[in-house]
Amino acid sequence: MRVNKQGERSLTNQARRAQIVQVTMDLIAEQGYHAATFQAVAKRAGIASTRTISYHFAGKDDLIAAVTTEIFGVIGSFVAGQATAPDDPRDALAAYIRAAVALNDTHRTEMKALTSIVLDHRPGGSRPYDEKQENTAVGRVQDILERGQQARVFRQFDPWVMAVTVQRSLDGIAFLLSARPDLDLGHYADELVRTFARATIAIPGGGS
Amino acid sequence: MRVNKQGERSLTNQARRAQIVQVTMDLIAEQGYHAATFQAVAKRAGIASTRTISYHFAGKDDLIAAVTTEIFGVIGSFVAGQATAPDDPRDALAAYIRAAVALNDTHRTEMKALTSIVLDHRPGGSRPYDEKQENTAVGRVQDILERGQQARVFRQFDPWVMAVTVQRSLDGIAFLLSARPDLDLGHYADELVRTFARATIAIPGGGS
Amino acid sequence: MRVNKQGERSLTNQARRAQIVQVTMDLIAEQGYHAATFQAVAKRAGIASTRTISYHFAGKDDLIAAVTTEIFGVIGSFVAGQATAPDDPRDALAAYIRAAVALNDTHRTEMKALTSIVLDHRPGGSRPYDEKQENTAVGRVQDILERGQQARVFRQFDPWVMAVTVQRSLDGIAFLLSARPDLDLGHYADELVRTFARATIAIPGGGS
Amino acid sequence: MRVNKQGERSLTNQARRAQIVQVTMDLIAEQGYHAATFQAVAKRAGIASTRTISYHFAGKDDLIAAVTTEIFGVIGSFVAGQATAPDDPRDALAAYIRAAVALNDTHRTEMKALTSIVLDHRPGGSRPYDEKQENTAVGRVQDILERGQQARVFRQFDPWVMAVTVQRSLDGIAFLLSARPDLDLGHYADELVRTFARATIAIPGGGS
DNA sequence: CATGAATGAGCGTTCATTCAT
DNA sequence: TATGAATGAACGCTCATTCAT
Repeated sequence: MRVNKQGERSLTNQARRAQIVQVTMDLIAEQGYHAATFQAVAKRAGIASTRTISYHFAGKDDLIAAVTTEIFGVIGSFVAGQATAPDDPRDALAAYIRAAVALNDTHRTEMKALTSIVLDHRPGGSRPYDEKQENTAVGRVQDILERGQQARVFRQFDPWVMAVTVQRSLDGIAFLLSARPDLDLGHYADELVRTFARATIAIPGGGS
Repeated sequence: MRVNKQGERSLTNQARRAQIVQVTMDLIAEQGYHAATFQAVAKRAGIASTRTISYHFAGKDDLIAAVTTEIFGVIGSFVAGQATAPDDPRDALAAYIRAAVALNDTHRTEMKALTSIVLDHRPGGSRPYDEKQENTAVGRVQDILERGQQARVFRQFDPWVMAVTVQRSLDGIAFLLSARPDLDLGHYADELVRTFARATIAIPGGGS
Repeated sequence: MRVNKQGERSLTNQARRAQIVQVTMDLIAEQGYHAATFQAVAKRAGIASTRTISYHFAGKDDLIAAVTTEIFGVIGSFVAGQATAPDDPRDALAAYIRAAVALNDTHRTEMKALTSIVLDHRPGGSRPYDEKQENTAVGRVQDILERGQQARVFRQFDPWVMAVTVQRSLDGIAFLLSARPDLDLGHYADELVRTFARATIAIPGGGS
Repeated sequence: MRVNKQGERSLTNQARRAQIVQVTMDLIAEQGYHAATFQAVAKRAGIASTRTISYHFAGKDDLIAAVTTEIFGVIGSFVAGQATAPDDPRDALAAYIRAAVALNDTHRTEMKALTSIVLDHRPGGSRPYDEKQENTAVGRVQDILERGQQARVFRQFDPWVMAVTVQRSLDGIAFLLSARPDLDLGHYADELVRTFARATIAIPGGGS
């Protein structure tokens, strides 16, 4: 049982759940999704039996879902803490890139774990890829880009292709940080901002 | 035993090996590395026992190594078939991008499988990531970029960051194709070429 | 998981472990080390899955280690129950021989299993032979023999060779009992005691 | 097929058989019976397929039987080369011991392999122990001992127990040599000869 | 609320052996 | 004569999961 008769969770229950989620996330971030077995989680959490995990979560899918929910919550809080997106699409794109880089910097464990989950987790054994969050992020970038095109400050590229390219340059940072933890992310963000500013900007003199 | 005293393999042996390698590759491309179990491979290859796989390959690592060798061979053949890289760094960059996109187009299974293997295969249980080939590809792009900067046809960006960004925009195509097999890759390549041309080009009037 | 947070085992757990250890020991004693597979143990113990054995023991090495620990415990209890070793080396040697024979008589399964384990078990795949316990037993005999030589009640033989000979005459009894369960061990002990008394005794008139 | 229409083996066939037998023997002597798998034998013999072994031998039992036959042949030759057993039982016992030690010295591989086979090989899966050769050797010693008792030069011990003790002191040498290859076997033989001379000799003054 | 105990299914691997040249 | 190819069975081991307190 996971909930009491009021349909709520007790404080102890919540704490245990949170601990298990955190341990699972750490494990995935450090060693990859495949390493997050019930045994490994139980051991690292100081839990005697894997049954305790089964008690708090309906199954592995449920546990991973809890981890992703936690991560999205963290990301949401981060986004909420950001300044409002600037009106100018050029500034908005730059801000988006800088925010994404900062997110990868301050929440390395979460972003690394998320990447690993998205790549390897097959909920229910069926879907090979959780495109939803990917598409959400890409969609947000695409919105900015299309606004910029409408405002004629961006040139006439394919907004979806550009959005995918931008997003992908950001998704890889978690991976990059695993190999190079000392990577200068301020510099990295600067470079990306300039790169995509150049790539998107409308040519003063006209042209394609 | 896999080889005779001359160190050669018989035609039958080669054929079986090739079949097993191909089936394994298909399985990985379609369902991911984790799905490529000996049982699944044997079943799909119409082989009665997993022992037959063990007969032809020393172990799972050896099988996966054979798959990657096959893939790299295909890639090598493709590269060899390409026109010589143009001297002009701008043309060289464009040619590299178009070639990479074309490679992903004509060898979808190989590229998808390779991506999955790189992400999930842990040879000998140790290394979490085979960075070598990644770095090789990035290095090749970086070379082009640095040549362009020396020739003053490219602006003064960080060549490694730009190379990583370019490479990552290409690595993702295999994934993209899984979700959208009808993706217009000619258009996609055009967009990427233009995007990175703009991103890298030196400004006539000067400035960074 | 095998232990709770206090590092203790529950009664049920202890009982199961003990049962598995006992069944394993019986199997080894009756059919040899090679017959003690997880499947055979599970079947004989009335256990449905070999997984139950893996649950209680970290692996085969751990199971065999538990068996040997159990056997050494039994031997230890037996030794502890013996009268103190006599001061006279001649009596001490006789007592040692009689005790060893008695041990083989009353703990046939344990001694047979131990012999089989020592001969065939390769912990961790490395060492072909655990000489430690062998050397311990030989050393104990050698101590008695050297005391007897210093006291001039034993002649000047090579103590190590004699100790090995004595010990080996005792080690073989477990084997002998497999073929001849009705062997008169009282008589056997008498014969060995007399044999090694004659072999070791100093000659009254002197000589080598 | 192992024989031609005349029921004979060709020279090539004999050579292959002999080679396989020798390699198997070496493997058993060095790493134990369990290491003598068809694969290991084929590899060490430079044979491509384990099928070649199956071709020459009806099965594993047959191969091991061939190895033991070879070993017994070597032992037989050695025994045949020995001087005729002395008439005096005391000299005969000493000669037997010295011969056995010498056999272990000059034919270490054979004796080590034989020991390993006797301990671990279960022909047909049934008999746990090939007692025949053991009993043969013990019987030979027992004959000497009984002759000595009839001639009143040996005291009235139990001839079978003494014979077992003697034989066991000799059987262990192959093992001892594995751990201590530099063991002084001349000294070892001297010690054993003296030990059992003392152990068996009739007391001049009478008494049992 | 937490767990102890047990489990079926699957993993890669190795075994001696058989079929077909 | 020798082998290449394939195989069923069993091995120890790990997986997530279920039953019963």
